[in-house]
Parts: sequence; C-alpha cells; structure tokens
Amino acid sequence: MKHVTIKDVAKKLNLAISTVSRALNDKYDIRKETRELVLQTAQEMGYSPNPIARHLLKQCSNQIGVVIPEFINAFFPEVIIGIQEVVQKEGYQILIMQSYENAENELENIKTLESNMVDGLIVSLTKETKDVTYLKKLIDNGFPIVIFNRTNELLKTSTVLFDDYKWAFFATEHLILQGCKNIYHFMGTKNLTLSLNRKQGFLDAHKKYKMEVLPSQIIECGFMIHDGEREMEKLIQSKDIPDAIFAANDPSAIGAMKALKRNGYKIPEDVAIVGFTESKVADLIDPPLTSVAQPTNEIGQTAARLLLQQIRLKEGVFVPQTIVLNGALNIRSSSLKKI
Amino acid sequence: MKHVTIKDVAKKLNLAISTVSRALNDKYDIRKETRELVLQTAQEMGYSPNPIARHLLKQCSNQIGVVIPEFINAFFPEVIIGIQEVVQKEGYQILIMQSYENAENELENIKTLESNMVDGLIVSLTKETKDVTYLKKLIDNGFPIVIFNRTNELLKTSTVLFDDYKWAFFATEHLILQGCKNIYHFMGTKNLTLSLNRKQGFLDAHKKYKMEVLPSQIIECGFMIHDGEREMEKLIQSKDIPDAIFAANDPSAIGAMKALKRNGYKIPEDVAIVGFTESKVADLIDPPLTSVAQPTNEIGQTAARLLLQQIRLKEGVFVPQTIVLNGALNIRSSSLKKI
DNA sequence: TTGTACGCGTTATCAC
DNA sequence: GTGATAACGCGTACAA
Repeated sequence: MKHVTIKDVAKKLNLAISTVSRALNDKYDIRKETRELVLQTAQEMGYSPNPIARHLLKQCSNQIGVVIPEFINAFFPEVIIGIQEVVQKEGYQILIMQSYENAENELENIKTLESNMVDGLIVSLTKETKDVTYLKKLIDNGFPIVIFNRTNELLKTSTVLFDDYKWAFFATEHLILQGCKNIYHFMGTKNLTLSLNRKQGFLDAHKKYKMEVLPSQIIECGFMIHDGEREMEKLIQSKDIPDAIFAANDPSAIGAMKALKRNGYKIPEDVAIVGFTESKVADLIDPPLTSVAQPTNEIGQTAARLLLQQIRLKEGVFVPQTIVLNGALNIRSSSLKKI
Repeated sequence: MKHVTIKDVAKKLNLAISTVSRALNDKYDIRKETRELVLQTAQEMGYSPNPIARHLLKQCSNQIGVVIPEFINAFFPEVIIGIQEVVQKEGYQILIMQSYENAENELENIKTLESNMVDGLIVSLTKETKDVTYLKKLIDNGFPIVIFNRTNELLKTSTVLFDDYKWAFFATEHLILQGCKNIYHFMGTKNLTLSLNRKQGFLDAHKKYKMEVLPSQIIECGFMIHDGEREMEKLIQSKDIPDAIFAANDPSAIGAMKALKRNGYKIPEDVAIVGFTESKVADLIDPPLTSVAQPTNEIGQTAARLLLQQIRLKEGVFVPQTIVLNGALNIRSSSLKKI
C-alpha cells in the first residue's frame, strides 16, 4: 500500500520537489508545459496528496469533529445530516465520534479529534457529563467549539438551543387542558440544562393553573426506551398510577407506553402520554404519540454555520452567540382524553 | 490554541529533544531522575503528543475508519456499537463517516479516511454503489478492509454477512403458510448482493409450494419509510392490492403499513406484512410487525475482529474470510391471518 | 546516559 | 521559472 508521493513524481520527471508542488497547487509562475506535464504524470502514477503532512505543516485540516452522546435515537443522526449539508459545501468534512452516553468516552473523543487537528468541534454532551473543565479549557484557549442542545452553564461559547422551557410548558398545559389532575414528569438527568428547563416548564404550567406538584411527581429517568419502561414498571408495581405522563423525550415515553400496555392500562383513557423531540415513529405507534417536534435539521445547520463563522474569524474578537430555535406540539391520540 | 510540543519541554529543561522523547516513551536506558523530571514538567506544561506527527512518521494511526450508507435507521448505529466494543479494548478508535446513500460521498469518505492514515476500513456499501474499482484497488494493494452486509461480488476481502437467502425464504414461507396467495416483494436496489439474495429466498419459497411469481410481484424499492409508502401508494392507486407484502427491511414495511392504513386497508386481514432487520419499534407499531432479526451487535464485533486480525497480520499471507451469521424470525400480528 | 542528525510528505521562502 | 532548503512534531540510529 505504498503511497505515491510528490517526491516520486519529482524523481520520475527529474524535477525539483518544489516545482512539482507548485505545479500541483497551481501557484506562482510556472511554465504551462511543465505544469501540465506534472499534472498528467501525477495522475498516471496515482498520486494523491497526503493530508496528514499538510495538517502538520498548516496546523489545520479542513475537518470538523462532531461528538454526540449516542445515535440509537433518531435525533442526533438527523442533526448531523444538517451539519453535513452546510459544511460539505464549504469544503469541510466531518468526523463523527459517539460517546455512548459515557463521560469518559466523551473526553477521549474530544481529545482524539482535537489532536487530529480538526479545525473545530460540534458537541452535544453526554447525559452523565459533569466535569467540563477540558472543554472549558479548549474554549478559553480560543479553540472553535459549538455546543447544541445538551450543554452546561459553564461553557461560554456559541450554542444552539431548543426552547425547552416554552415547549415543556405548552405540552404540560395541553395535558392540563385535557383534564389531567395528576401528571408525572419523566425528566432527563439533572446535569443537563435542557432537563432543568423542561422540568421548569412542567412546573410553571402547573403554577399557572394553581395546581400543586409533589416531589414524587417528578422522576429522574434516562433517555432510552428501557429507561421509561423501567420507571413506569416501578410505578405500576407500587400502584402509584398517574393520569398522565409528560416524558423528557419520545423513547422514554414509548417505554412507559410499553409497560402500561403490558399491564393492561389504556392509553389515553387511563394514562395520557406526551413525549418530546418528535421521532419518526411517533405517528406509527399505537396509539400515535403526542410530541414536541424539534427542528433537527435546522439545529445542525445552525450549529455548522456558527462554527464555520468562528473558524474563519481568525484574529477578530469572538463573541459567543446563543441561538434558540422554535418547535411545535404535534397533538395525537396518546394525549386526547376526550375527542 | 498553541500546542505544547516536545521541543518546548526540551527547551525548558535544557535537554535534547530526543532525550525528552525517550523519557516520554519509556525507551532504552534513561536515568530514572531525568525521566521523572521530564514526565513531571511535561505534565505541568500540559504537553500532549501530536498524533499527526506520529502518523506521518509511523505511517499508521491506531484508528479505524467506518463508512456506512446512513444512520437514520437503527441498523448501522447498532453495528457500530458492536465494532466499538471490540476495537476500544485493543486501543483503537473509530472514525465514522456516513455517505447518505450516495456513491460519490462514499468514495470521498473512503479516500478521506484512507489518506488520514486509518489502519483499516470497515465498510457497508451505499444502495447506489455500482463502481467499486477504488475499493478493489485498495484491497488489491493489501489495505485492510472488511465489508459487512452490503457488499459487491467484486470485492475479495473479509466479509461479514447475514444469511439473507435463508431468512427471506423462511419469512416468505411463513406468509404462504398463513394462506397468502398473492405476495409482493418490496426488494432493495439490485446492485446490492443482499437484495438479490433476499429476492431469491422469496422466489424459492414460492417454488417449494409450486406457486408462480409474476414479475409484477417484485418491486424495486428503497430502504426508507417514504420509499415503502410511495410504492404502496402506487399499488393502491392502480387497485393492484396484494394479500401480503414481504419487504426488504422494516422501514419500507412500515411505510407500506402507513399507506395501507391511511387508505382504510386492514393489516393483516387485507394485507399481511413481514419486514426484515428487526427494528426497535417493530413491536411498538400498530399492529406489531413480524420481522427477521439480525444480530447487529455481533455483526459489528465480528467485522471488527476480522479487521484487527488483518491489520496485525503484517507480513503473513492474508486469506479473506466470509462469515455468515444467523438470525431469527419474530412473528407478530402484522402477518397472522388467523389466530 | 545523552546529544546530533535524519526522515516522514508538504509547503513556503529563499536564491539562482 | 526553477531548484535548494527550512519547517511542522516526532522517533530513532548513530555518535559522543
């Protein structure tokens, strides 16, 4: 697997390395004939430039690293497609690493990408990430980083967020207006800002209608189907059945539905369900799931644009921007008590 | 974002670069005290080795590239998790690139990873990939590559496959035994071997029961929900309604279900449905979908093991292995005509 | 035990 | 226009 190098081409043509380099890069003054000769023989010999060498010299790579917690749920893959749509046009490529919702993997992924000289990083934190000192250090040193959705208050850099508070409020209000009196919230892990915002929306909707919320109505849950299933099963075992559940995302809502159906409860008659982060299957499952839709593609595109902007800033002063995107509540039968 | 280099450390300690290098790599004879001094100051200065420089020198990177067609469907992400479980233990990291089911992107991804000096590649082809000359050239040059699931007959390298033929046969037989007389097959694109194998299983099951298959019963379809939806909608428009559908994967089966339900057809009474490549939502949708389960995690692990084996082979003779994994048919109500 | 010098593949800055 | 050379950061054979 010997790679053909610029040197090989130079030797073959009895030219200096620098001449070949110039021909290849179409630089400075170079005689047309020599350039075309070089180009042609390079082609024939199967030469392709070695980006590694170029990175070492230029200290940049035209590559962007993307670090996400998981890609089992459709959310992150969809965001990545948005990212790719933007950066590809500008000649950048993305390298994706997933952390498997594990903070150690995340740190290692970030270090790997950084030392591979990506020009910038787009990150969404693991549900377990508590210590962000390394990321903070990178940001403080001026390394271009954009965070989306799952962030941490300590990270002062450009961020793309969803209006979690507002839509959690609306989702909860919708359940209240359906006549639900005992709504439980399956919240995400506490170290994520989005979990806190969604919880706050849940609380404030109750406050608006002067309804009290007991601590037992808020259950810290994971983001996967089995998490929702497990928590719901626990409730069922202890005969503690709410009349509605507002889950922090669709998979945990779907898990709750699984457990409820298995135990003979009817949705929405016995328990109404609302999810978050509209998934492709929301309207396929039985019953179709009411959910808050996030603009996944737009999140990716926005994050990518902010990052490219930051990368190209060079010497100017970098002012972090936070962009909050809007969504929609797709109401389906999982939450409609009366028709 | 100035990186601390080995040179900086050397200068600070008034040592030669090579001494520092040796201390860091714990090589040869080096005085304990100097080594510890170097280690400590390197730590203090925040030194971390530059992998790019190391790649250039060593011509290898301890990184493995993974190129997949898409990750909207759960299949590929699950395979990647299997890959990661194996390679991480051996000190390798994976860089993931997705081709968006586009052959051009795929080629570019492969080239990027190769020239970034990944030590090997794990690839599953795009549904559109017809020209595999570049991959073939890499393989012929001895570059370690493992293909899984979506392959092409020209690629003579280690491959991890699913027994598509057998399980397509069983899935079809199941429908026949349910009394279906007019089964349609939504097949994958023709250039993928797996599509041909699944089709052949479909045909041979009919042959076993002496049932004829008309060309119109086989419809080339994509792998996404909207593909199945579109093809089913076409059939409905032309009043050409089968009594069963065997789809080449779950999403296209789900798409077909969507179109059928929207048009008032009952599943399985009017049309029975069987999917392929068990997805997480198969038993959540309405009605639960019968599907062939593939061992996604095992596919990933096996591919990773074959690749590591090939990478470490060094000078030995490489003998490509093809490993065919087994699955299961999960029968649910979408295909049960009588209970 | 430590320092010197070279090379990995490029590009850029000099001379000529 | 073209050639020689330094540099990017690291590892290592060789000299000291």
